[in-house]
Amino acid sequence: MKRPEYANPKYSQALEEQERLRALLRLEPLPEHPRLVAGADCSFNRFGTTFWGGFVVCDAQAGFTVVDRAVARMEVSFPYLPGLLAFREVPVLARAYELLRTAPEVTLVDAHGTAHPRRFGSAAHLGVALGIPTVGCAKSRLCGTFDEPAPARGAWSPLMLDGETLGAVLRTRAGAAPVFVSPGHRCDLASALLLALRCAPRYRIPQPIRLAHELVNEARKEAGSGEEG
DNA sequence: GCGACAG
DNA sequence: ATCTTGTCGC
Repeated sequence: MKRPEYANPKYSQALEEQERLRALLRLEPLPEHPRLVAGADCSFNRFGTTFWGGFVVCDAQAGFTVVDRAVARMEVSFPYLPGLLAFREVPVLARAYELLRTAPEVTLVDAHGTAHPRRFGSAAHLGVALGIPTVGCAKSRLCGTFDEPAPARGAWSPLMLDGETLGAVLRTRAGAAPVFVSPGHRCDLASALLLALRCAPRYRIPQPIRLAHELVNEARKEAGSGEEG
């Protein structure tokens, strides 16, 4: 999967575009104490034909109170292919981002950043496409190997692939499964870990992502109740 | 050849 | 991602 071959030229072209965008990726420390932190996520209808992308900007220094939010809807135009998730989700997320009135300082994305076979997961892709700092925080592994982190909150272990540290497996909550954290754009691993942990004081999933998740699910449900099926 | 495989 | 109720455990 590191360099998959596709019969469909659409997918080979996606690989090329991924490579071009990856050249623009910048790994550097995040601003020290971001206040405006956003979460980004998507939700699909039951047929997998339409989906919603949303951003929620919240105040990380005031209990994650919501400052701004935006949702966009789109018809699905790319299938789910492991390693090419960005081509499915970035377009609708970019449209939602344009609708925001408040620019977040950093965005947590429900996907991987550099923890990707070609070091350019959806969170990194979104960051480069929009020119904004992003952090990848996924619920499960795409690639790489790791040791189970210690049971205490805050414990983490590196996610390794080909002798490289792609990200970290972080315990955000004692007794719960760890999350997979990796840098997106204009971010490094230390910054990503610190932000993800700070944004998840109580639940496994960082609060900004939880808020984005509920936003897009609500958008889908109110649209779904008005459609046949 | 056989699994694995973000959302 | 989505289809779905109750249920077990800290």
